[in-house]
Amino acid sequence: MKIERKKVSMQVMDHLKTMIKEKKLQPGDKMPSESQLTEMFGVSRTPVREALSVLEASGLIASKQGGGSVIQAASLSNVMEEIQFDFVDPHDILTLLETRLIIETGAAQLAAERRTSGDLAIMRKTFEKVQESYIANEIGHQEDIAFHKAIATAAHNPLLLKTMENMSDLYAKSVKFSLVKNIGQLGKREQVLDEHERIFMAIEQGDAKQAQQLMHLHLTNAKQKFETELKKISS
Amino acid sequence: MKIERKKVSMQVMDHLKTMIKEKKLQPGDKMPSESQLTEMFGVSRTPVREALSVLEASGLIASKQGGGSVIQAASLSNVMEEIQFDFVDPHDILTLLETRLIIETGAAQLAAERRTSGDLAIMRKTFEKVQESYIANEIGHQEDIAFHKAIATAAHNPLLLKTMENMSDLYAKSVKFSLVKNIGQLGKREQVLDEHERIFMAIEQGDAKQAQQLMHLHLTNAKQKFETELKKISS
DNA sequence: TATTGTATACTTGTCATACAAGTTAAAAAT
DNA sequence: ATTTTTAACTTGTATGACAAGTATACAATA
Repeated sequence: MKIERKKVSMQVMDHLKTMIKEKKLQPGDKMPSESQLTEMFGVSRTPVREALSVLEASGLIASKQGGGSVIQAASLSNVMEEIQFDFVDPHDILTLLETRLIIETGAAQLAAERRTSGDLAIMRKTFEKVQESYIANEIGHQEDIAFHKAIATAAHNPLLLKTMENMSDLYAKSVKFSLVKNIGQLGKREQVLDEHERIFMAIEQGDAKQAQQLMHLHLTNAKQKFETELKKISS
Repeated sequence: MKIERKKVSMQVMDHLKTMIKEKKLQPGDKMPSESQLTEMFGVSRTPVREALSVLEASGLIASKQGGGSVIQAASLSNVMEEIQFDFVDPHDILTLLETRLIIETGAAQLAAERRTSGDLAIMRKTFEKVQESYIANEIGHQEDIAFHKAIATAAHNPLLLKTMENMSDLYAKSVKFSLVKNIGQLGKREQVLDEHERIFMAIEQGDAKQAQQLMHLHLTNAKQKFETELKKISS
């Protein structure tokens, strides 16, 4: 067992975190100035600044030059940071698709129950974009994601939306870097288009159960397409 | 429209991020030393260190005093950063529970299909802990979460597990700081215990559909309990 | 009086230097 | 060949200085 000295900057960070947690510092309040912090912790300005940098990058405080630092209200969808990178081996993509399946199936269900007319308008628009990219014979990855995102938005659950965005974002990047670059063009694209349309209609009609089933089918198909393609390569 | 100068430290951070993304720096490699970075970016050491601090806090690099900084392998379940805080107003807890419901129903389904004998052993152990805390008339929040986590583990989908951990962790913290502190003791606790047992049995028998339904019921009940409690308070 | 400049103190952002603490690797001693 | 020592390097912290931006009280003006 090796004991390693904790960095002072990290200790300061922990202190500040707990101070915020214990509501000694509330959202909207101004943080003590850096010089005040150096005095109250008895450390130099360097680790204090590094601690503040991390807190700022986490979105917990906002520092303005000359102004000071203020505690930010951390909304639920705000505390989930974005997934940042894309080292993914092809095998992990299956895991990703599986997770997307679960999340988006739930999202479709909620969307059918809660969609507003505005939601439907956006969904319709994104769906048409997918159609256009199909006609133009383009890959249309971006458009596809936009459609799925519109559905998640219509679910009116910010946490779910954020999670879904992380997943599909990571998925898009993974596919881009993966061996299976042409997955977007696999299978009959008319079928994909048809699946989209039926999902849209189910949500429009408020049929939660069917929306859920159709989304499930849609992503199951995508997953299977990817699996067969993966086998081809590895053989 | 307000134009604001970008901090040098942030620019450095972006550069380093893209360098890693473009695979110029791969996991396991050593980062350039701080003095090298100051030279190559033409800035002082202060912003360089602040950028590195953020990257380290994000888990992307690990710095050891005297040793240097190495790029960390970002595994799929690792790129999802932990949710760090718990300023959540009671209303958001419903959102949280809803998201948990979606994710954990999926997890229960997969767990029924994939659980190993080892998974079952752990699940049984955590279930017994919940029982014990019930007998001892304790709240048993931690035990409850451990049981749910065991299920998510049995799903053998690291990404889903990580997401679920984030959610239930945030949930536990939220409840702790919320107005509704006694939610753990709401309703008939025998019922909760019974639900747990039935979920466990379904997974043990490999009945995916039933496991899914039971988990759905279980979390729906939890959500409803919370909703009624919320009404009591606000009235 | 109300508004506009202005001076001033304060705060964050960056730079430079110095040293302590820890690691690494080559050189030296055994 | 193995161990010890030394030297060079790297990160962590301290200190002082200045630039850049902000906030506020105060004076000048309409």
